[in-house]
Amino acid sequence: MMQKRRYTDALERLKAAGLRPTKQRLALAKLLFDQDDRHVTAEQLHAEADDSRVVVSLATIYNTLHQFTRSGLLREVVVEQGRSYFDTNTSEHHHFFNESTGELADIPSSPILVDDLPTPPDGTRISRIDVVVRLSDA
Amino acid sequence: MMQKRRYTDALERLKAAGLRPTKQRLALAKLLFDQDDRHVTAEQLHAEADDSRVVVSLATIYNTLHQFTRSGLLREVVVEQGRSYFDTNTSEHHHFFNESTGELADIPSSPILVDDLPTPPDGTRISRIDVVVRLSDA
DNA sequence: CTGGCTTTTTAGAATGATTCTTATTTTAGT
DNA sequence: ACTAAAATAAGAATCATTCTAAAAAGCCAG
Repeated sequence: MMQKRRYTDALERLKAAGLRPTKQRLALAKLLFDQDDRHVTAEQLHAEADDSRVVVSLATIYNTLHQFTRSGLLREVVVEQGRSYFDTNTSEHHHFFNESTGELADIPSSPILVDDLPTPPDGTRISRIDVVVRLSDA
Repeated sequence: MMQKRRYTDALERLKAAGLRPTKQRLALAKLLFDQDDRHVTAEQLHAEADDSRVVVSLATIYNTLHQFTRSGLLREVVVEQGRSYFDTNTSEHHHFFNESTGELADIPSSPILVDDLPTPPDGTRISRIDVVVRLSDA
């Protein structure tokens, strides 16, 4: 029942984004959006797909993550040299990054106030503001 | 004259950091610290070293950048998947990142106020807060 | 200032995440 | 079903970075 509803959700998200609802895109969308506030790497998602008996190549994982990002379904977050995280929460919010575990998490509510925006240089405009609060062992 | 003073600066920085003043570390320190507010990648620094007729292997560039970072002489900034920037300004400040040119720049003064810090989870403490203002073409 | 031990540097191989290429499979519309 | 366009996949390729092992340089005691 819940499954069914979610399946529909995934399907609708794809439609809204103008992406053909292929088997792998639907499967990945379900993995990504059935829980909220997920932060996954390509490899993690690939492993999850394997676990749920969906055959998806790594190439498709990457293609899909980027398409979803372009369509506004995901937000890419870079906090470490080497790997990218994809965040299913696309609303404005900030992150905790645990440097020892590599975990990335949304900051609940937003106690951080970004107050007085600097004026962007010359012919540019602000497209986004990323705030990462880095954590180490106490 | 100026050159001499700077050479001494570089030497002193290394001493203070407890790093042996080898030829390549001195040369790199001069390249890095003779101008302020530099944001270089390993490849860029390598190219600069070549240009100034200093032979330094890429491996040494990486070793040195990391040692300098560990010693607090540099700050590593990750804004794009793939490459790291090293910032010669180690004081608390934020960055502009121009997404189309790949340029990273300090935000002059700090009009951004990070107001109310969130409490870090469980056994962790905040080690740093990174704020990146992403710019795209106007 | 010289040997001998430690730290650095180096060249090149190795790694790891990501991207690309090309052929094959699916999808969507008629 | 039939076909053109889009998506997937397998594996090669790329790119920044890290590792390895061997040669070179720095440093200290004598």
